[in-house]
Amino acid sequence: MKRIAESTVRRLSLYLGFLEDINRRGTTTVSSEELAKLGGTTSAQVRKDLSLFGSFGKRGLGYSVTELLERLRRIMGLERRWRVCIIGAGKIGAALAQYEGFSQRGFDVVAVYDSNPARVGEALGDLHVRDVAFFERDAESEKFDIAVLAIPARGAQKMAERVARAGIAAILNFVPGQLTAPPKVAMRTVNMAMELEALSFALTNRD
Amino acid sequence: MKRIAESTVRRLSLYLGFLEDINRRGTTTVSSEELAKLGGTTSAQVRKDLSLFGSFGKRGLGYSVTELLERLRRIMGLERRWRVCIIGAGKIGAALAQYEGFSQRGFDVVAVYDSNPARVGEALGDLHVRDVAFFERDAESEKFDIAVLAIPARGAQKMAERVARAGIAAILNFVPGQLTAPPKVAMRTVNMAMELEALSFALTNRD
DNA sequence: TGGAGCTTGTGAAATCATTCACAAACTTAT
DNA sequence: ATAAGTTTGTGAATGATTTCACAAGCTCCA
Repeated sequence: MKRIAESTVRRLSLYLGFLEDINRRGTTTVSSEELAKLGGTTSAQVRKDLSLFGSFGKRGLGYSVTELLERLRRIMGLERRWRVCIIGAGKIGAALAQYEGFSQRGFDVVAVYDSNPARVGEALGDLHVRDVAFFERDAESEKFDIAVLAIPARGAQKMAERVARAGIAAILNFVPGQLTAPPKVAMRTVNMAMELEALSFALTNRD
Repeated sequence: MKRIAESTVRRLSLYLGFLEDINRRGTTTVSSEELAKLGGTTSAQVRKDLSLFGSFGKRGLGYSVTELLERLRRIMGLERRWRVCIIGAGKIGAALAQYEGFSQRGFDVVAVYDSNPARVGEALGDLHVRDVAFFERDAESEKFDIAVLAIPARGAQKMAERVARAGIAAILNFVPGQLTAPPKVAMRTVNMAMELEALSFALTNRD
């Protein structure tokens, strides 16, 4: 299959959210035009995005909501649940550990680690913070799919490499600083400072 | 000045981070090739990005770290400090309110709001959670530049419009669901579920 | 001073992403 | 059964972004 652009994946995820809403409302059919309007894009864009994976619609009618939901879930790999561990139990890590949005979307946070002895043992929702020294041992037995990195920049690269060596192929990166994804590891970065700076730029350079 | 692509702004922010590091190390000069290597891009890209704003380098030598730092700060609007309010004192909002990274980068969190009476009055670092009913009154006197929206999807669109009406022209959006930026408002969205879904996609569709 | 060696700045080319536009295929109503 | 009205799927056109490639300008050293 040909390479799918990041922007496309983003939109697929959006469409999936819309379809879930639409489905809850009981509507059974949806057109590319309706999805486009919800997502602030064009109907041609929606059709192009979907056509990369096959041809799911009916001319003259649109798409079956349940079928498209099913197809998109399969495309996105969301038919199964994913096991997530969080590394770093500071403010951000702790908030993420207790964020219900993850499990609603199919991601189960099954472990939280920290290197600070003062935090180890602390309860976060159902979980207790574990010593990161046990990370490799646990990764072996608990088969984490995704690691969320919520630690300071110092030492983060080393930790990312430990994650990769432990066989985890995906990282969600909240580290405030430069981090290079180890080879073969999919990484998505959320950098709050960068987002704020983009707003600063927009406020400064608007006409 | 011509429109600057979002991807360019992202990279400028990255370069700025690198330059701060480099400057701390005491290095006085840097080449586009070095910046490129740090940022995982090409030297031509770096030069193109910078050339959109002028010509800051010296052929044969590279860029003066302090000068480029100064120029980038000005371009990004980071010579001043920005006043940020956070709306929503749940897990995410509370974590953001206490995140030191913001003030380090020039963004001062000066107020936190919530609509839940149980949370109003609660201390978060130096701040106390205020009732969102007072938001418009405060916005008038406290001149917020940026609003961070960390509330549930339900009611978020209304809140975004209140923000816009209060004269705030930039929103950092953590709302887990669809939100449309009001006219004339710059908005950046951080959607954790979407990032995880992108990882799910990558894990599912890797070769 | 002059030549070797770098590195910038930038048109031109290549690549990548979005939008257009329309035939084909379906639905619905009569 | 037919006609009118929709909506898909997709090549082709357009637009945007990245990469190439190289002249021009600077440093450094002899």
